Amino acid sequence: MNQEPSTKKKKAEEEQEVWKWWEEEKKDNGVKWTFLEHKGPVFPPDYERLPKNVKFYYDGKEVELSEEAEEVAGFYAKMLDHDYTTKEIFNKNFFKDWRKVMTDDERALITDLKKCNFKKMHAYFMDAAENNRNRSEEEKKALKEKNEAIVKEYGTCVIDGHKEKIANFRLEPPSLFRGRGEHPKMGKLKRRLNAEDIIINCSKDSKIPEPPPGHKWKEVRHVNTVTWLVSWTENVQNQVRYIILNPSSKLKGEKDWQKYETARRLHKSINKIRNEYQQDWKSKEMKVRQRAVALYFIDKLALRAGNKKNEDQADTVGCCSLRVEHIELHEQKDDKEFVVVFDFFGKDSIRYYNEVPVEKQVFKNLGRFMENKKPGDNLFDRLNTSIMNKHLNELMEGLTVKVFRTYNASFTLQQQLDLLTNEDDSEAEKILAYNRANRAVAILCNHQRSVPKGHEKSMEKLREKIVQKREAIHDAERQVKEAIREANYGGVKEKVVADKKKKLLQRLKDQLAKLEIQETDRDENKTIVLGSSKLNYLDPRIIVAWCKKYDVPIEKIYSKTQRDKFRWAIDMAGPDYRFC
DNA sequence: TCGGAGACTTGACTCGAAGAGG
DNA sequence: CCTCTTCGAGTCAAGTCTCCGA
Repeated sequence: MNQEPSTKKKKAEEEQEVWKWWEEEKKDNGVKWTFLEHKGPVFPPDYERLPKNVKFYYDGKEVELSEEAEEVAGFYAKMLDHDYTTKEIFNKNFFKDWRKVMTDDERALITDLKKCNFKKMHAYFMDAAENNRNRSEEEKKALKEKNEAIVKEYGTCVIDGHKEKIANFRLEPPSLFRGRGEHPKMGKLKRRLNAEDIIINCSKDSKIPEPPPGHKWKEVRHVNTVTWLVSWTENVQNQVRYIILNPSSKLKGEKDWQKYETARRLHKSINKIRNEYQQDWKSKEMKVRQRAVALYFIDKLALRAGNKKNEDQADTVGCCSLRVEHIELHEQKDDKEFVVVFDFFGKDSIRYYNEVPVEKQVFKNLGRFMENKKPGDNLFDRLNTSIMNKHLNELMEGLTVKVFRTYNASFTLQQQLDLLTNEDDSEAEKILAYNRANRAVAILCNHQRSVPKGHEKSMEKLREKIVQKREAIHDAERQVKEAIREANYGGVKEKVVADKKKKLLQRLKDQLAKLEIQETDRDENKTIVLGSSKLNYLDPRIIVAWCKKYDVPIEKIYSKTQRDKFRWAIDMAGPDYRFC
């Protein structure tokens, strides 16, 4: 019984085909596959009606809702103690969409969200969730097995003769849209999908996936120049969504590898590019100057491109879409000259705040770009991402704005690892060094998270522990002194006691040091996430090489899924690999 | 040149499971 | 062994970038 899970796990690992696609010849003629077969998507479970005793009240009176209205009401009820339901836009959008699915009678009756009482429904859902958490071991096991069966049947596909995992074979269930930041569409109903919404992509000569009984796919096509298996159009933002392959697949791995190779190519021309944009700060053409200053920010600060956005999306910006209101110029700030203060909301409405000393030339240019403009005007009014990328592609084939982010992130990691790693450190210290290097990248890329719930409380606890430890040390020190004094006068027994006390003191001191490291580490990581850069920006071969060179097991850095994703790098890179 | 569609990458958040501490 | 914290994987929203038609 004890052995079972681990042997099972091992078996699963063995079953996974180790196929060294990276040793095959590469070709890129736009064709992504020649054979593709899969089982199609897994639909979310059908809606189950609430028990009769779970009521909805309108204006104090019990109301029996139709099935559709009840389902959508349920989405709202589930979110009752969420911040979203306190937001006006969320409520407005929800109510509007909810009324759309009501029967005429319901629509006539229910005209004011404030008169709706979802409390019973809310309590029911909370209860159900609690019950789910408290499921018995047998129930959990049965559920797990059922799930594994679905994964086994739908979780993989066959592409060009190889079995590959699928990333997201389950369709998104209906829900209320949760846009990030101040999103104008938050609260809108994300519709339930039917087979009639779904486009299947697979080989002509493959076994075509079966739609659910009584249904038909919207379309079945056989396009081998794209990589998706299934697509549909999501109704809130009207965007196409896809079922795609897992990052461990050849298709994804090759793309990832390519990405880092492009970034490495950038290293060869980076000096030339930097010289050129510095020259362009003095260009007579305003467009060229703006481009040069923007590129400087992209290179130095790893800013995102900043595509144009619509009115019906959250107001966030990147480099090219910066507005006058997002920067402040200071001839002098603290003890620094020519400081630009950036303060704006970027991707996912994450705040970007940075005080950056810049070259005088850049500073003066920014002043000119801001002249006679209102706060809401574009800082780079002659520039957009398409102009920028066209220019970059002329400097180097395949160069785009995002390559700079990849390049600077991976470059920073390598440089920091060189700087922070000591040959004769312990494994734990080496891993700490890695984490520090990773953290430097995360800071560069502004990978933030909201402060975890209860962070302050857990910090408080930790500090409490530290205080206690200090007191214990104080106490122990006194005891040691005393014991030594006694030992000087006493015999062997007293000496043994004194030794024991000394050892205890040392242990306490070690524990304190550990706690203090933990304190700074946790506080530094309070708002910083390492995962995003690790997964998307750091050339895995740098890490693999570092592990091999310093004899750190790769498992200490990469989890199982990460090792699957980066198998090409683990296989490819020796201890001497250099990103640049 | 502009806008929108389509394809693909990136990113924070959530929740259950694993792991550490008492 | 139990509880509390940390971690990993999954989820789905939000970016980037290319292409195409008017």
